[in-house]
Amino acid sequence: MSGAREVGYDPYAFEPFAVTVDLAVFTVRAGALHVLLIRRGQEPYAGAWALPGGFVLPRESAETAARRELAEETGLSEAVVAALHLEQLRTYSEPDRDPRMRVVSVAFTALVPDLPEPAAEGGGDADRARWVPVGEAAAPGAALAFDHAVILADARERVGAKLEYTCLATAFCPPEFTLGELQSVYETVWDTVLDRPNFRRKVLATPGFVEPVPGAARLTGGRGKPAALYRPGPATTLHPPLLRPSEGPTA
Amino acid sequence: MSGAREVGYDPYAFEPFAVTVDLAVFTVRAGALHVLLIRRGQEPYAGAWALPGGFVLPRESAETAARRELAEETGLSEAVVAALHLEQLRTYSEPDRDPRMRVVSVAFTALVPDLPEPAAEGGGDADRARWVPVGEAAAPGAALAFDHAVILADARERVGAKLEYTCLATAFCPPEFTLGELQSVYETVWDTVLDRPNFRRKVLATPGFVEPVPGAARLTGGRGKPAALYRPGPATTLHPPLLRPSEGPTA
DNA sequence: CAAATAGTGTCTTTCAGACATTATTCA
DNA sequence: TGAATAATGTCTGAAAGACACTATTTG
Repeated sequence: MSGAREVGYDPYAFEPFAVTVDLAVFTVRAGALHVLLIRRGQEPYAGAWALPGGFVLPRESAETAARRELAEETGLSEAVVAALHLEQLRTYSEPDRDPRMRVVSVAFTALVPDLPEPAAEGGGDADRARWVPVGEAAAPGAALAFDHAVILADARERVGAKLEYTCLATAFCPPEFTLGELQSVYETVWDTVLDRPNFRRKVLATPGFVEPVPGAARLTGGRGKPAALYRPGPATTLHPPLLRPSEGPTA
Repeated sequence: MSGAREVGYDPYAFEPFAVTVDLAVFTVRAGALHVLLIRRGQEPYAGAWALPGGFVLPRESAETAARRELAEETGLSEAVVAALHLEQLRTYSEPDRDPRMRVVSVAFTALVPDLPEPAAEGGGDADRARWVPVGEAAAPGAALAFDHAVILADARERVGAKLEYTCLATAFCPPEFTLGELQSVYETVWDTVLDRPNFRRKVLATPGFVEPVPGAARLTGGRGKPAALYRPGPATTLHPPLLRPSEGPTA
């Protein structure tokens, strides 16, 4: 007998699957990694926090649906959302992950700079959205809806790992940023302290990671020497990688 | 108005999606990376080569479906397949990727040791399966079905990258292997030549990557000193990574 | 012995970590 | 001036790359 591939393609010959997207949207604010959560208004899990998301429409790819949902939930314009970093995390397909029916969800990770209170502004679903520190959102007491605690944990792990070997950290920064700000992104996501001179050396020695903005400077904390500003460079990967300290041997 | 999440969950209220899995199954044989392909017997793309795969059944997760298909297509027992390395690659969801209906496919990458002609043995779909060198399978003339050329390219890139920072290379090896065999896995997948002494030093200096099999040795090429045998160790990641040579600066 | 493969030792360069020092700003 | 922040310089030890050399097997 041949495989399922050979079965006829009558759309109603089998139990239909719903396909959704879920988004783990991260930002760095006030020295802590935050994730965007939505308070659910309906059963199941009414009143619980959940990752933003929704159905993939009939003519959409999952990526398109994810960007549409991101725009709806943050209240940001399509143009702004189009420029944000968005990448597939993985797909969650356990048969009972949604108690109502079979729902397969393609999860995405998005990294955004510290936005001026996105949840408070626009219409859409944004009024039910809130930035929550990941430590709080991942705590057992948070009791996220569905399998969103697992998705969040996977996404957080992925973001930490990607900082090591990609130039992704700049996605958390405004268009122009100081090396101190970039360093604090690493320190916040990894929950470590890095040596500033060594961090500078490493970042500047990686061609295409950041580019200086000629002449520009910004005063960071009210005091101290103004810091030079940089823009993201054309590079996307870090060779060699910038490894997390004391990740320890693999044992 | 609220998002799609709030829409009622009538399973037939929207156009149904089919959910399938596609597998990029790799092995190293005869000094070349090979991928398992199936010759299609039906339209569309009848006669073309395709990645093995099939529908996710109503009570299966995508992972379960992928392992079931892998067993069917290779003719290997469930027990053997359960031990193989299988991981999600990403999900492909472009609306027109299948001309017949809306099909969302969760792609997986599997790494197997050089099996004794798996395609020739068992029943199932195995008789239509063949190991094809990836250079051949990825060539424009191969014209893989659906978007499988893209999936294959993504999978190949992922495998190459994962060898750098995980212990995955042992998945291509038999249960006991020599360091020369392990090195040739790296050289084959990366299409490079590595310095043997330095490779040894690096592998043995990574705790938990490989464990010596006491007293065991194997004659590799008919001549020469018999090589010591090793088993995969408990480690899963490589810290620090074993980087591909001359990957070049990131520019 | 020659050929072939496995394994060891060593030198050099590069790079990461630690940290001392200088520079520039505000109060 | 002192506190705070940015930026530079230097030293050291670990690791990577290059490569010479030894060891063990078959024919």
